Amino acid sequence: MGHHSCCSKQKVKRGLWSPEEDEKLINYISTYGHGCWSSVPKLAGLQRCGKSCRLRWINYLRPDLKRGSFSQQEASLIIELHSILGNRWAQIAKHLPGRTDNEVKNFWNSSIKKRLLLSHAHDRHHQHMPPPHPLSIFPQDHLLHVSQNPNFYLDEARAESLFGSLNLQTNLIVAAAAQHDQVTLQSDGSSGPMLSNLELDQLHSNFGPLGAFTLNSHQVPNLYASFYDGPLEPLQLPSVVHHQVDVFKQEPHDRGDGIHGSQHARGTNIEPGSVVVNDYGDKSDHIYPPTTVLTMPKLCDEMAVPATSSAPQEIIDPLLCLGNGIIHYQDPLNMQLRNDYNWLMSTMPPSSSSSPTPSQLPNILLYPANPSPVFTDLPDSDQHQPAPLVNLK
DNA sequence: AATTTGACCAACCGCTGGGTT
DNA sequence: AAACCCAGCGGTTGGTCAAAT
Repeated sequence: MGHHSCCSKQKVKRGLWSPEEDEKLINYISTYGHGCWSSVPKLAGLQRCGKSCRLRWINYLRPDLKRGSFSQQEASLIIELHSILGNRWAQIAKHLPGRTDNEVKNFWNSSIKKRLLLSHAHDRHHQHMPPPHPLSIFPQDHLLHVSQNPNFYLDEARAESLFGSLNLQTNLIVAAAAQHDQVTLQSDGSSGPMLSNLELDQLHSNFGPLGAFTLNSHQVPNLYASFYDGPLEPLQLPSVVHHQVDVFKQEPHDRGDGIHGSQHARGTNIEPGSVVVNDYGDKSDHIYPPTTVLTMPKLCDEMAVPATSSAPQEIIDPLLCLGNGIIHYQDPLNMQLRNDYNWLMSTMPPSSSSSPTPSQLPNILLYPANPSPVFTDLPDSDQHQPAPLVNLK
């Protein structure tokens, strides 16, 4: 339990910071910047260790900090991000402008965690009810709201009002979530195609706990939940990155025109986050058509799209892909998505005919569509093919 | 009015990973 | 390659304050 090496040599003050100390630190950093933190206390005339100065600045004195309690929207975002990222507070805080990791962590431990425990305790008394989505404990939530009653019916009128057009309904992205995630899919026994338990398992195993996949509209009516009536305020979406790959080959596919496939696809084990789209323009060369993978970067990785002659390098934050949960594609790509979904499903073993019980179903996170779609076109010709992704992490 | 309890949160501690020597 | 330094991160602690008893 010793002090840091930077603090051991000299007498350093500990505990709460006085206003005078704050002022010294603010004056110094706003004039000179912090530079090397270990030299800050001496130069600023403070009897603190550099680490303490750094923490004080980052967590309290920084001018861009947002003070005050968390909004409902921030709380919702934290819950959503935590369900994906776990206790990676710094990663979570990056998505909350003006909030620090410490603040988010404290808020989680003091407020949200308790509500979640309460909701699970409630669930133990209602064995037949799936646990409520944590977002449901914030009734004013702007994001997807799943009520205590897990029944969620997305009818066409509702989809119309939420998504702007029925066409976009087809682009619901279901992100297979970790075991503890909250939304349960349930069969209502109605007719029509739906995702079976087995298919969902397949999705889950193929795309991993953090994967994403695009569903057709005809899969949707068997999902039950309810949406909050308020306005949706989605995050800004990044551009989608395209890759030409042949998913049936282990090796990157070379179309003979210098376009190489991505390592993100191998066989049918698409990497988590990949959205598969058939490219029917190249059927003749192969038994199976090569496939364009719109590569959604894996969570927790930063991905860079190298610069081209017409565009600068682009850094993509994968959380903005999945946290927002939806990507829109221009028609006729939607048709390709539908076709490809059918194709992918046809590669999977036949589903069980019996309806799974809710407890047998994998848990899935379902995100509403962005009402202000960001369209990203496929490259219209081969010459615009982007360079391979570079994983920064 | 005094004491206890619990919530909140600023600050600390140890660890890790990256960079430099 | 090893040692060292530093920044950053997540877990934990302890002080403060308000509500409850």
